Amino acid sequence: MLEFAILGLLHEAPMHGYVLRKRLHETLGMFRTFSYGSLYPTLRRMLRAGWIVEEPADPVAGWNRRAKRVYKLTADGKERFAELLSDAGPQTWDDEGFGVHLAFFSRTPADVRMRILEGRRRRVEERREGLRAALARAEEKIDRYTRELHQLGLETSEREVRWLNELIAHEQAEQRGTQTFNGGSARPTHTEDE
Amino acid sequence: MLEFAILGLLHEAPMHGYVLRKRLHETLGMFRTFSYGSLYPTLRRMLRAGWIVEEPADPVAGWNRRAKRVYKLTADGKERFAELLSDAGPQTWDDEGFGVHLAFFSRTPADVRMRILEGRRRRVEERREGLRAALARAEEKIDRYTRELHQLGLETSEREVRWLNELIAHEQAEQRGTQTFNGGSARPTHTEDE
DNA sequence: TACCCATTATATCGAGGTGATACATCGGAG
DNA sequence: CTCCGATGTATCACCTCGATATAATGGGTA
Repeated sequence: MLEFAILGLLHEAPMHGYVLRKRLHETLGMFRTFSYGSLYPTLRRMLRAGWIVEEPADPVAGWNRRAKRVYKLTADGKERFAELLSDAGPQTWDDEGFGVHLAFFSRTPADVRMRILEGRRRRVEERREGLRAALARAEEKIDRYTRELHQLGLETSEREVRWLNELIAHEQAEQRGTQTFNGGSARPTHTEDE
Repeated sequence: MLEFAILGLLHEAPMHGYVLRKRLHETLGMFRTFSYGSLYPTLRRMLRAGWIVEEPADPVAGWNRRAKRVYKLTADGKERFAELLSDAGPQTWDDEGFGVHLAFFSRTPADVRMRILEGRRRRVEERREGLRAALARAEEKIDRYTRELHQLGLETSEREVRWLNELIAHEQAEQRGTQTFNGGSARPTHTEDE
């Protein structure tokens, strides 16, 4: 997830790790923050993988151990980002992954967006049903506080499902729109309810 | 947090790690689950600390490496649990800690309950203000999807604050009730709005 | 009886995250 | 000129996850 966010941010411009972390915090701040303890190790992993390169901020001074560095996307890194953008796998359903991916949603392909939203909806519906069941099953056996928390969780899930439904409807409308314009050739409106 | 939950559950009865994990899942299932990869290491940590002891499930067979074990609370473990129950520190404000602590709320002292609820409220209010600010500040610079997510987050925070207010009011009413009965001696109703 | 398989049960590994802390440089306010 | 807050890189101990390995047990069925 961190890798994904870094690739996305470096797409804008090369940056110091420090700046990266600040931008990370601005972009995802409300759902997620990452510490330096994960940032720097991740950057080194990405260097090894070849998604990014580092350059000394001061070319004259060169490479001391704590020299300031600027990180820069490589062609492979861009490819990797595109790959991750098109991933609608299970990680993108959960709170963590969904939040981060959504931050780059306007860059992800429409069909992938749709699959992510539907996956997320399934996830939240499961949670909602779990909470409903827990509340129905127990009713008085469970702790008053736990019941209240379950109740809150249930309402939160219900709200999110409604929110997702609206987003999904909007996406569908948009897709129909663009399809009308470009003629809606080979596969008309197939992947509606998968 | 896992340690806390384990202590709480072992309070009921001695258990196998496996059973512990199932009970954990039942009790906290909707907010949190723990994997074996953290359960067994945590149990060993707790053994070393002396909060629990292990006994062979089959006393005749004794100790092979993979012998079945039953974990049992010690006096120190009970003390430790009481200590954790009375902790209203910052960890108990965040999603994770708050959810877990709430599962044992009926066993936590009334004043600690209050401090936890108030701390949590502060936390959620901060988040709410952060989201409000982000929405106001940007309004059109940010991604449509991010804005929607912020909107959802904002409403969720608002709901939770209201939920907390109700719980807190209920606690206060209850405290006034019991105080009336036992005479409300030395410090009347001091810690109302800290 | 013999066999199969789901459940019960313990254990470890690599990968990745956190919070705290250390170290270093730089620019501006006093 | 000196102190301090912001910029910047780095590491540590500890914790957690998901996947996987290993094995005993008990019940149903061939």
